[in-house]
This record gives sequence, C-alpha cells and structure tokens, in this order.
Amino acid sequence: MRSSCSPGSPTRNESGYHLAMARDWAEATLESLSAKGLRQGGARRAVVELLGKQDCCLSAQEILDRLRAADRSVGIASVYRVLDLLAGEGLVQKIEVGSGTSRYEPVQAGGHHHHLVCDTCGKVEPFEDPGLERAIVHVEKHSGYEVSAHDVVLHGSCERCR
Amino acid sequence: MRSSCSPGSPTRNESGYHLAMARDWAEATLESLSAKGLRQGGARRAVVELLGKQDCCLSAQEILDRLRAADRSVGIASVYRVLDLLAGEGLVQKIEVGSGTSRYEPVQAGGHHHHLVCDTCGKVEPFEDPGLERAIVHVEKHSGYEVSAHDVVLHGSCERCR
DNA sequence: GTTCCTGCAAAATTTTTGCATCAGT
DNA sequence: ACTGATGCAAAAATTTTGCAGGAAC
Repeated sequence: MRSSCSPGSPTRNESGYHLAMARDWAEATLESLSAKGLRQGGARRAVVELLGKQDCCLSAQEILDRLRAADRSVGIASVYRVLDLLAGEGLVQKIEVGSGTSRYEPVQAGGHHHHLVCDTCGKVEPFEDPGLERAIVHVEKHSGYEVSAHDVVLHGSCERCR
Repeated sequence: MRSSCSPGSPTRNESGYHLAMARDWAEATLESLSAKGLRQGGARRAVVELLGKQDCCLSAQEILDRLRAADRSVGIASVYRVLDLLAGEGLVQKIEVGSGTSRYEPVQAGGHHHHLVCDTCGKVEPFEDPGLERAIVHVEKHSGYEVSAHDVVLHGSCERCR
C-alpha cells in the first residue's frame, strides 16, 4: 500500500518557506512538551524532528521507515504513542484519506492545507485555497459545534495516472 | 467504539425527503448491478436495502449489527465485499472520520453532504452547505486532478458534549 | 533516585482472502 | 447446469497495551 506526499510537488511549496516553518514547529513542539513537564526521550525527539521536516502527512509506518533509514530507529509502539500524545495536544493532526491507514502532520501556526489523493497510485498531495478556507470557517460558525480541526480530501486521478 | 450518525439529527433532513431518495437509490443500485451482469444474492440485496434507508454513513460493523437485528444476517466478509464493489462502481462513498474504522454511505444523485464529528462522544452528523460546495468545485477545477469525490470532515465537540 | 519513557512482544481491531458450498440466472 | 456469490475460518494489516529495563530530570 504505497502512499506518500509527493517529494517534489510541482506547483506549490517552493521557496523554502515550509522548511523554515518546520524547524520552528519542531522546536516549539519540544518546548511545549517540556513546559508540560514531559520528557524528551529519544523516540519523542526523533519523531518530532522528522515530522518537522515534512510538508505533508506521513503514516506511522513511513515515519518508522524514515527513522530507520536515518539510523534513528525507534519502536513502532513509540511512534504511535508520540503521535497520539501530539494529537492530543493539538500539535499534530491525524488525517485519514481512505487508504485504511492513518496519517499525521504537524499543525503549523501559519499555514494550513488540505489533501488531494490519487486513488490510482496512492499519492497524497497538499493544496491550499483561501476561498475554501473561508467557506469552511463560515460553516463552522453555523454548525453548532465547537470545531477544533477540519480536513478536506479530494479523491481522483493525478495527471500522471490519467 | 461508539459512533453513529445521529438518528434524530435536529436541524436537517426532516420532511421524508431522504427516505424517498433512499428508496430510489437502493432500486437504482440493484438495477445497476443487474445491468452489469452481476447477481443479486441475499447479501447484496440486504446491504443495499439497508444502506438505502440511511441518511448518513455506517461502518461495516454497524451494517452487520443492523442486518442481524432485522434477521437478515450475512457474513461480515460479504458486507465488506459488497461495500467494496459498490465503492468501485461509485455507488457508495467510503469515508473515514478518524475513528480508525471506515464508514460508507450511498452516493445520492441529488443530495450530497459532509460530516461533523464529535471527538468526545464519537457522533457523526451530516451537514450541507452550498457555499462550501461551490468553493470545493472551484478548487477541483484548478487542482490538475480529475476529481471523482470529495469529503469534508469537521472535528470538534457537539452541543451536548461541550 | 524517581518517575516517566521506550522497546519488545502479545493482544486487540479491522479488513482481506481461500475455499467449499450454495444460489441466481 | 454454469458461474458467480456467500459464509466461515484463517490470514493479513494496523493499532493498542502490558511489562520490564533504561533514560531523563
């Protein structure tokens, strides 16, 4: 079951902007944990620092694989535990795009994006749209819920698969 | 793991409108299967007719439970197979709202809704919003993808849990 | 030195698959 | 009668949990 955010998503996310954000996120996240009296063990730091370098969502298995490749291998249980902790703190968002596996991505203060999924090759790409964002905020206000997160997933065929 | 579409969603879906749609959907779906040379065994008919009566998404287990309660019990494998078949035909949409289990709902020709999830009690409610729909269509056109389906999930706390 | 974190392995959940039997056409 | 659908049980895949040892503070 292959499925990863495009390593070189063509039309968006250039300019190194996200990398700068990312470093901040990892730092801020680790600080936030310390501030709550939580410790920074190897697994936590490894997962947070890896997530900080991503500009889109990763599955637990992908996180494990990348940590292994970087010789920072941790237990899969720890990956899930860290992700669960961070999700509980609102520092990462858990996203499901229909592949049967959950995916996780940092919640960046500034930027926020949604997902385009190719149902043929499994690729997941981020996209942003201010108009969509406004429409969602409008709905949230009228929903009767106190909305803490939202996610939009578009399913279809990417250019290459079409 | 409790999680079901509100049986009595208060502000929407009154007036029997959906029930009428639903009957059409089940009929049309069964006809569509026949037209493709597929057979109508007990499991297929049971699942399709049950789905047709819903106005929001159900998990495979919920479908099984309801069929059991109605003395139309089928194998769980058949439930998954029917859902998979229908999803492949574009007759049902598979939706994941973060509970770890997939949910499925009929694709109604006329109506189309999105989902509001209470992360506290697990309730899933449908909502509609034309403005949101317009914003999504706009994004779809500019995405570079041939988009076949979309889904919006808002996470938060429902009135009762708040 | 405590307490919390981590990793391993086992368990729990959800979904898929193999296969023999049964039913729809 | 033929072929495809179904149910059961086993397997696979994903996520969670228990527990003992180790690391952070």
